[in-house]
Amino acid sequence: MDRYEHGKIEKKWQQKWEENSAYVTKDSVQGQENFYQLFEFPYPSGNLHVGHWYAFAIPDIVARYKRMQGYNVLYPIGFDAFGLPAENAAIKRGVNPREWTYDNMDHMRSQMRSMGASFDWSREVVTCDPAYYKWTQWLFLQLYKNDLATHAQVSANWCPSCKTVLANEQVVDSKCERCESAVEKKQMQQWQIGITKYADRLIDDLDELDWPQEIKTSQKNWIGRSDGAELEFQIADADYRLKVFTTRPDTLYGVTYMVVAPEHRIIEDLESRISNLEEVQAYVETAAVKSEIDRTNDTKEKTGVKLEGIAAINPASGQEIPVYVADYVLGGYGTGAIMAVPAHDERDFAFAKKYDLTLIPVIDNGFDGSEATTIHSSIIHSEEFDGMDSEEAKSAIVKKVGGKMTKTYKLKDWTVSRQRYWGAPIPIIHCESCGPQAVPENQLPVVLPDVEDYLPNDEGRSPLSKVASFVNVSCPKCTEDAKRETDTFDTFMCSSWYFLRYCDSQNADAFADLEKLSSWMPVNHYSGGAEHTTMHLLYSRFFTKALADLKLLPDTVKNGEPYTRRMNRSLILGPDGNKMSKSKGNVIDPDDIVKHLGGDTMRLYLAFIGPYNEVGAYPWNPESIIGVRRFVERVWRLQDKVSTTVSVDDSVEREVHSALKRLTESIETYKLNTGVAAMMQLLNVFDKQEHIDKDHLKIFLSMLTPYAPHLCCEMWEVQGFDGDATNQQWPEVEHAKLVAKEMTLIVQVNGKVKDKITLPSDLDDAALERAARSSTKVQKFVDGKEIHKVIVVKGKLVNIVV
RNA sequence: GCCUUGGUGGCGGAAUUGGUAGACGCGCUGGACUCAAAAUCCAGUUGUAGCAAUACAGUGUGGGUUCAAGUCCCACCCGAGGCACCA
Repeated sequence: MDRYEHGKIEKKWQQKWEENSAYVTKDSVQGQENFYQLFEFPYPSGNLHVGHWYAFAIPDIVARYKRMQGYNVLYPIGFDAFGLPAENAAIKRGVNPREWTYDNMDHMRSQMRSMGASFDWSREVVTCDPAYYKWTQWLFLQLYKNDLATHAQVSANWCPSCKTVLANEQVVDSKCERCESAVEKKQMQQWQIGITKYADRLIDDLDELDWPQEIKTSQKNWIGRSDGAELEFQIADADYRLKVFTTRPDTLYGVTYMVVAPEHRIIEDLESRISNLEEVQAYVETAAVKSEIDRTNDTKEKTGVKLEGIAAINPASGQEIPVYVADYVLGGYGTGAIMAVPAHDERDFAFAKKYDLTLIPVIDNGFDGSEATTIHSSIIHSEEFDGMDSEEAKSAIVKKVGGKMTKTYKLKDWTVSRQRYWGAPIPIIHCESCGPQAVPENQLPVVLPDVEDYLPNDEGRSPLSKVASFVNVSCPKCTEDAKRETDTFDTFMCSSWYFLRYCDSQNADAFADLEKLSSWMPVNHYSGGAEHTTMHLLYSRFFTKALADLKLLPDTVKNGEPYTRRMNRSLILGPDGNKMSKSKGNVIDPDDIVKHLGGDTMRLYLAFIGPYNEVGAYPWNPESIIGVRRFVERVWRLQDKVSTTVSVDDSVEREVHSALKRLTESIETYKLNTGVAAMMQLLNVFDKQEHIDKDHLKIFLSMLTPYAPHLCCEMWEVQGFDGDATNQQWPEVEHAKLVAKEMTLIVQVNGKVKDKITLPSDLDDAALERAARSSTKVQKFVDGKEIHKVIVVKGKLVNIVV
């Protein structure tokens, strides 16, 4: 057999697949079930890196496997093409962001070809294409018309360096996720999506999903629901009530003071009554200047100022208590005010200690005697509630003071406007007399105009505000002069529905046809990066729920959940165990690997590197991939041993089917590494034989095809098998062939292995026991001792207990 | 601090869900081929003791359940990820 020339062979088959449009997917095929395999579409950064390969190649193996199993598989590709890097390149190097983006996509497409991925390019989606963002705009307007999008004055996260607003999810440790400048709070008019209206359903519907626990938990924590009550405290001698949220209304009698956040409006509302107003205002100012970092990073030393001249009345006890302003209470959570229970809350305790405030213990923790593990908490110092179980007391006390049980969330509404150029324009027209107006649907898309200057201005208005021809329009309602919204959408808006567009990417009349959506949605398998757990993954879940409620999605999308099964993939690290980065010089270039070892080797190596369905980090091992290449070459050389006249050995037959069984299971569970191992093991079996049966080679090639499609197609052709390797039925496990005539009996004494005996596999328990007892090795341990018990596990082992 | 995950050879990782711990690969050791090297092939490779057969120990630590525990239960230690002055 000639040397295996991956370069030639891989190019040949890639060309063939392209010429035959081999992976163009029909919406339905008679007798086949549809299967939707999705991964997060890439940002066109310019170069395919190892992470992209890992993201696309492994799902491709699954897609190819599912096709061979008889499914009609949709495995689409596209580009998440709006976003900051294009714009930064424009500002830095004066290039046109559109050209930059389209050049990058061209380059990446040609790189992707080298993966041998079975993408359906005819459904490609590019979010910066007006034919796509027309529908992003249209979908936004549906949300707007249904009160799920609002233009509101909000305290926005402002990045002074990017000069734009960020969503909460894009602020990491109070820094801009992208440029790491300290994020400031700024009061601004922003477009917001009402994701909080879906908070409960976004939590509750998780239960039904076949998702890893860590993703569900992350989303739950992020949404941060807590159950509690809203209570009102009367301010003494004033017609004013201070509302608080608490999860522990049972501790109401222990409330000895109250705290409001620095931004709480009571300070303004009762200004005239606060006798130390100057001191209070000074405190409020310092708190506002303090960045989020200072506020959370200091040694948690609490500060605050008493509002002199103001007292609140504890609604349960009638006691007058002081009110403080302190920045340990957050303006944006709950009601921005708390009732402080220093006896039972660590933070309140620290504050009370510092300012010498009273403690009243109201909870008595004790064991109730019946079960040692159950702590029984009862109420004390609480008048008629004394002795009551604290859980019961919650609702009873809320009822007494006329409060109401309620829930509160950490999740905030999603700010989607960005003061940047390279994004989809927000399809709104501002009219002085009519207010914000939706751009009429027949005028969509609102096309992003070309500009000369990509810099936002210093007040944080988008570069579009400088384009008079874009800005000045007439109001769609009153036809008077009006101005276009000049902010653009956050890219997460564009990526919240791309998987719907794949179902019908060329549709000019709708974002997607309902019928076509129903043939593909929901997505069967969705894989992506863990960093999107509380961003894209949450936004897109919200999006489909909202669209489902607006009757824009078919019934197949149950609960409005877009993804049946989701997994977060691991990270591939550099050979030194660090994250790949140019500065560390540990970057593996996939183009190099393809050139020297081949795309098939790369695919197999990535499959072999570890399980795909667990979040972890795998260092790239340059020696290990050589081992995989060795495997590929050995497979190729297998052809020297092929014979049609071998007498088929039972044990070889068994190995074939047991490998097939393991391989099949490994793909279903995304533990593709064990599948590769099964094939390597089978190859070892083949290699020990003088000749191998041609039918066995055929099964082996079918098994390997999803992993190494080029190699297998070539060998399939060379061997003269019918058709194309990629179009074959997945071979069936013949269970009869898995049954061995002989078995290895494990013989244990007191649970420790002492002997292994080869026996016919059809012996009954008594015969197995006899065989075990007669083993000389066993007798050594048993002699002279009384046998208490013998355990026989059929077909496996005998354990003799002495 | 809370939540979620993990912890197995020199390394990446297997283990049919309670039944042979370390599959497969890398690396390493020895051998064959070669003038030599590379490539390839063969054998070995958890530790300790032994020339060996073999024996004992062994899945983060300590207990427990069981004929039998990497796997189940309890307590603790360490790593990774998420949340974090969230009332």
